[in-house]
Amino acid sequence: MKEEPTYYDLVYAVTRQVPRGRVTTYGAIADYLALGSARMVGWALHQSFGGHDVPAHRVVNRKGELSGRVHFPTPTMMQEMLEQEGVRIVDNQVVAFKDLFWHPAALDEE
DNA sequence: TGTTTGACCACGG
DNA sequence: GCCGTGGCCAAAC
Repeated sequence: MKEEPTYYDLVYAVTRQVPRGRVTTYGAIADYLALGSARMVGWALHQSFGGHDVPAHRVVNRKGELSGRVHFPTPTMMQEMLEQEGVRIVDNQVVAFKDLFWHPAALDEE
């Protein structure tokens, strides 16, 4: 088995670095990794369920909406997990998303 | 092997 | 501020 390091791994790594109670967007990851397309991030997270311990529930679209909730084992699991971390979800959207928004580049800042 | 879709985003009107 | 279109790369059909 030879799994070549692709942007997938990068997305997984960044997603794992997302602080608890904080959320990020596909575009932020894509921009930080310079993938060229935020779509790849979505695909990567979709594949992330292949045995990767990646908190994909912390990744939302730029609207702060839980767009990928339907891809979870249960459509409510994503919201439950976020609320479990202290993130309030209203109408499938992250409350104070702008305030809870975390950028991968913040790692360099810290 | 070519076409279509996909957990999206940025830009223009 | 909302709607339509383009772009991006990869996987599914």
